[in-house]
Amino acid sequence: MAELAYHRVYSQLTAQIKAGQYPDYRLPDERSLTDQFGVSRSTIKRALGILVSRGIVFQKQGAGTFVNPLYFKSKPLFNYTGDNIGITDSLVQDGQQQSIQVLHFHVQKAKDEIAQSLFLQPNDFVYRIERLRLVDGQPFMIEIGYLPIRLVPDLNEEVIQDSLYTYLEKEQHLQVTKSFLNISTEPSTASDQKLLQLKPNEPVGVMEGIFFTDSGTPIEFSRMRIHYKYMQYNSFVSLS
Amino acid sequence: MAELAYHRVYSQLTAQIKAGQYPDYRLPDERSLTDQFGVSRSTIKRALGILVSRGIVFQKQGAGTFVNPLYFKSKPLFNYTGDNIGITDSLVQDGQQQSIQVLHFHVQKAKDEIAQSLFLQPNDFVYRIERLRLVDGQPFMIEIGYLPIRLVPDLNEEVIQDSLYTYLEKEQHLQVTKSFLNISTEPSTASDQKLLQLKPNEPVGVMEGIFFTDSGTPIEFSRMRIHYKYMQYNSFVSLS
DNA sequence: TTCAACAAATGGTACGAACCAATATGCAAA
DNA sequence: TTTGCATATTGGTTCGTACCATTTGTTGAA
Repeated sequence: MAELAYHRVYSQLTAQIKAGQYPDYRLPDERSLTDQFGVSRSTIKRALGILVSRGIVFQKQGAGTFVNPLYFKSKPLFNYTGDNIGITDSLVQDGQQQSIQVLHFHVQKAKDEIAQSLFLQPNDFVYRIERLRLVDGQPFMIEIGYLPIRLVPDLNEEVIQDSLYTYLEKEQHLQVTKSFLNISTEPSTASDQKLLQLKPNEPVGVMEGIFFTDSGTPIEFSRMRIHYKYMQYNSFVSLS
Repeated sequence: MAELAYHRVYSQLTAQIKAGQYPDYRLPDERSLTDQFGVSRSTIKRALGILVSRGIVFQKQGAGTFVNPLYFKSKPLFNYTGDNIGITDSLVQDGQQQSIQVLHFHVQKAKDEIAQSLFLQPNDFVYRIERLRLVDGQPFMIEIGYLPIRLVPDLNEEVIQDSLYTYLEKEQHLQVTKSFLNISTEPSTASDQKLLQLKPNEPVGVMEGIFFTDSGTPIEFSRMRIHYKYMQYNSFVSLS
């Protein structure tokens, strides 16, 4: 499958920027890029639009297109370069050893909030998966996930020892590419303190998320309680 | 100034969706919308692209364009509908009474992290503004902001009693439309507990942000400590 | 009745043209 | 030297065309 034109331009520009090809933080104008890449200006605009939306560059009418110098200085916690959107990828640094302890695993009827979030009928069944996640042997997150049994009929205790999304992608050919997240914080409960090795005054970060496949089907509702030292979320917001 | 075509389409579609005009969660196909709105398909695609990027609808090749039913159910804490990006706008609900107490206000040399974040030379001066923000009389956030003195030469104690960004927009014609945010959580300090009326085991949410004007100039570095009950952040993430 | 092949519907990609709007530049006048 | 204006530069908007890719519906043969 030939790579799409706008994606090729986007990739190459990103690579050029990372390689420091624009030390003056200024990109060539769009019409020159049209010549350089041999595509239309519309395609250039599309590629630049992605760079803008990710906060890598910004544009100013009449002036030009400029690299956001902070982007590559800040830690790349929010660099979604992979295919999937698993939370751990953004919380955990490269090279650290992740592991998973399954705390509970069973099937139940979806209760109200879960059913609503996952678009289920009141009597549909879901897996309830409670796991403790560790990095380099240190527990950092309690994760309770709910998945419709209909969408993933053959889950078992062995599968959920590893990354769920890797399994979904590899075995079920489901790509998880969208999510709603709600982030908040709470004092830790006794159970949190025990599992995450927290002192009584130390809090947890709480993330609730609904995750969707490519096609817009909600596939997981997840509630995560995160050791506060590991709770980090970066985001770039741009209006207009 | 006449409204732009793609924006008109976006607004009207959003309004229609909110009004429940598509009970089957399905929008007309793009070519029909072209006729309905009297604009080209490119313009329709642009408007729909915004709806997609905000998670309001999703599209599927060969099938159609569908409303995301979860979008309007979730609490709109983070719905940037105004011109500016001030934090209070997104944390505080409509109709609640906001007020501000100025705790400290002075000018100092920018220290390392601040200087780097705001793109300053080591000897440049910044305002340091420490404020306590309340909603309906209840303190909910301690905010320490740093602004380059060069960009806003005439700040004074009176101005910072009110919203800084409103002032910047009205008086300085600076629009703040972009930000990098980093969100985390910590146990509350003694000072937090006193100012925010927290119990010792209750935590604070921590938001650090760099805010940019339209033109990409960093204008504020802000460190916010938020009462945990007010700490709520919603986000929609979509890959690809 | 079932299923496979075909057709229609629908979003995706790409091109190119024309013109507008904001900013930067250079030159001439003060 | 400084200021102000004309011009060039550069991104923004909109239109329209052509064709591709995926999904869904239809139809006819087995």
